[in-house]
Amino acid sequence: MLTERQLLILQVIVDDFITTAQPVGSRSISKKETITFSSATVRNEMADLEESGFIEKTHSSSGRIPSEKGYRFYVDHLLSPLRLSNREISTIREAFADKMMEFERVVQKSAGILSDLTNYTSIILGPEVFETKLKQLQIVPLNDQSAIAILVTNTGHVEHRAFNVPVEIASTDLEKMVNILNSRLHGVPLIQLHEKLYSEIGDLLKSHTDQYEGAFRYLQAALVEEQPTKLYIGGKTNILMQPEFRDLDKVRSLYATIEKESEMADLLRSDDEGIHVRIGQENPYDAMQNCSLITASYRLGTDQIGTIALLGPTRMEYNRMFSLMNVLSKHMTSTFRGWY
Amino acid sequence: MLTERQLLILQVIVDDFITTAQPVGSRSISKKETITFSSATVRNEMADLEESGFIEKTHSSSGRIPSEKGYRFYVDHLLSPLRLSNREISTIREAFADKMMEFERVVQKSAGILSDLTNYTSIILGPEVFETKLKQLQIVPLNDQSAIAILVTNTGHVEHRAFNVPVEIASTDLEKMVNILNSRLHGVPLIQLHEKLYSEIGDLLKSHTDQYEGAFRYLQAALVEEQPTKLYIGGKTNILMQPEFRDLDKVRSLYATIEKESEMADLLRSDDEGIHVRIGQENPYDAMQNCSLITASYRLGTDQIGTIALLGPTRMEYNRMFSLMNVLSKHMTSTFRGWY
DNA sequence: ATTTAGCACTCAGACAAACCGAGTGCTAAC
DNA sequence: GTTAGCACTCGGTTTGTCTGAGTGCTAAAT
Repeated sequence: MLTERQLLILQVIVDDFITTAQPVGSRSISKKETITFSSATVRNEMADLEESGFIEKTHSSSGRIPSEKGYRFYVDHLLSPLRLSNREISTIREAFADKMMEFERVVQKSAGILSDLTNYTSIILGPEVFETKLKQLQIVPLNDQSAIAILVTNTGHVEHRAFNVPVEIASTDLEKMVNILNSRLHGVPLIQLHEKLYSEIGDLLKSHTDQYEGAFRYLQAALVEEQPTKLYIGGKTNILMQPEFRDLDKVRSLYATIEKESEMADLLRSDDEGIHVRIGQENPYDAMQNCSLITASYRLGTDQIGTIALLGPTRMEYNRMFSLMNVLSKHMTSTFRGWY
Repeated sequence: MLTERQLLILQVIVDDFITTAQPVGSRSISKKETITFSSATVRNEMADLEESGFIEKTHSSSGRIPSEKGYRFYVDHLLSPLRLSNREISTIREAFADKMMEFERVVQKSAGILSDLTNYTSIILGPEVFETKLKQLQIVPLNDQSAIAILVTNTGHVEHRAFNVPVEIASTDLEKMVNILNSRLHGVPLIQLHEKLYSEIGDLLKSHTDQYEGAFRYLQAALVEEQPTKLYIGGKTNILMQPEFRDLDKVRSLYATIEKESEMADLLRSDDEGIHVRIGQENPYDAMQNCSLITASYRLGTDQIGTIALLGPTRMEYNRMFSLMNVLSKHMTSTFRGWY
């Protein structure tokens, strides 16, 4: 439905606007060396492109900018794969060179790289905890009133929580209790911990010694910590560099939106595998109307999938971002492979 | 050297400017009910105040704004103690109501409260680790290639680090090693851990079994983690709400400054006990020329002192901030008391 | 039947002049 | 010593003009 020439023009407009952030006029298009026809012809074609909704004017005599439909078409059909620059490649390679062993560290670093390399804001969603299982539970008494419960999962995640110990409980009792718990809870998925504690173990412990009950209640409070999937945000202030966010009010409302952790998590989570883009209105939140969100998934182990995302203005360097996120998610996945 | 009347006028100017952010004119001053004399008199006095450097004009026919010297004088001599509002008091009280047992949690929450209540940016420096001692070291093997070293301090701080385990080391050996380490390192201040590991323990372990050496090296890498004093920043985006930061360039350079963790840490650390203010030029960094930094200390245990700070424009609500930080630092200190 | 040159038209942005009003300093009267 | 009055200053806003980059349309050229 679009002619060869219109495709070409659309491509030029989007490419140009992405780099300059200025409306693109017919004259500047006709001067490109890929364009062999005059500005008048371009104008005619642009009128058609506008009629079909791929581009629009900012005012009656302005050049054209891509509409959201235009961006969508560009992303779906006109994207030219881009080789990453040496700088980009080496930055990533170096970052992953030293053997990182902790999930958090890898994710933090990845978020940092991504935002530094792109000048956009990176958001990384930790993998779902579905399959995370308890590896070991430990209790370290601090003094006679308090102790720390430490919980290690099979993915190497460490969670800890201080709690009060009622004075009447001897530390040897506590130790016994931990031993029992460990034998019973080893391998239990974290999300079932709560329920397991209530049902089986509660009874079990009670039958062992009545005396444990008090301690158990305390311990329970320490263990049953809701553990929301973590969101890592990098380069939040990069938003300020984008000319489309000259308006402080927009910045503020965007910040307000991305700071709602649980909602952002839902937003990212809903995506399935591969790289996806949500352009402007395709995003559910008002504050993100002028934004695009590129998401890509990475895997930790076999089942767990997390998401890395990049938030920027709709006028984003889509092709570079695609390559970058592709490479990064692969690096992350391969770093995680063989850990779990 | 300043007359009673000049003090009064200065006070009015600062108070007014702090709330409105607009230069204050003689007419609006003379209309205040505390002012019994005419605007012409005010003008005369203001000319004197300007000559002595306490106030200044933004242009030849503008009202006056406080100079830094003016702010300094105001803070030192004119500050009227302010009762906190019920809302503020209850917010703080509620936050500290549920018994928090972990240092991080308390600090995070405090930073949140502070920035929410003030609309400025809060910066909290964790206490120095001078006296933090190793309570217990534990190792949790994840699989046959890796394990997690967990380090618990007497303050309840938990540090963990995954590391590779050479295949040739049996987990029982590892266990033995940990036992030895625990008996030797218990109570050792964290900052000496490095040195201790090198000197005594290295030899000790080696003499025990040569085989340990490899594992020891790996473990060492895991344990000797530089542990920079942590900086917690809250309400970073509040800066955007201040009219003096309409200029994005200023915001950017300020962000760049406060994001340099180690330098900010030094800046906060240098302060001794009590509440202090650094106004404008008194701050070492260019980007903070228009800012004031209020710092207050809190104590964790007896020796450890940390700092809570509030960063805002020089036009800050000093009296409210003073009260707020005072209350908060007391809450923090008393929460920590009896923990360690 | 396309393509292009030419031309009238539009509009944002830059610039200047005019105006307004909130403020000042100064002087003279109280 | 205080105050009323007045001339003056200057930032901010409004208004008007101009310019240049852009458009759409028409008619000529290919």
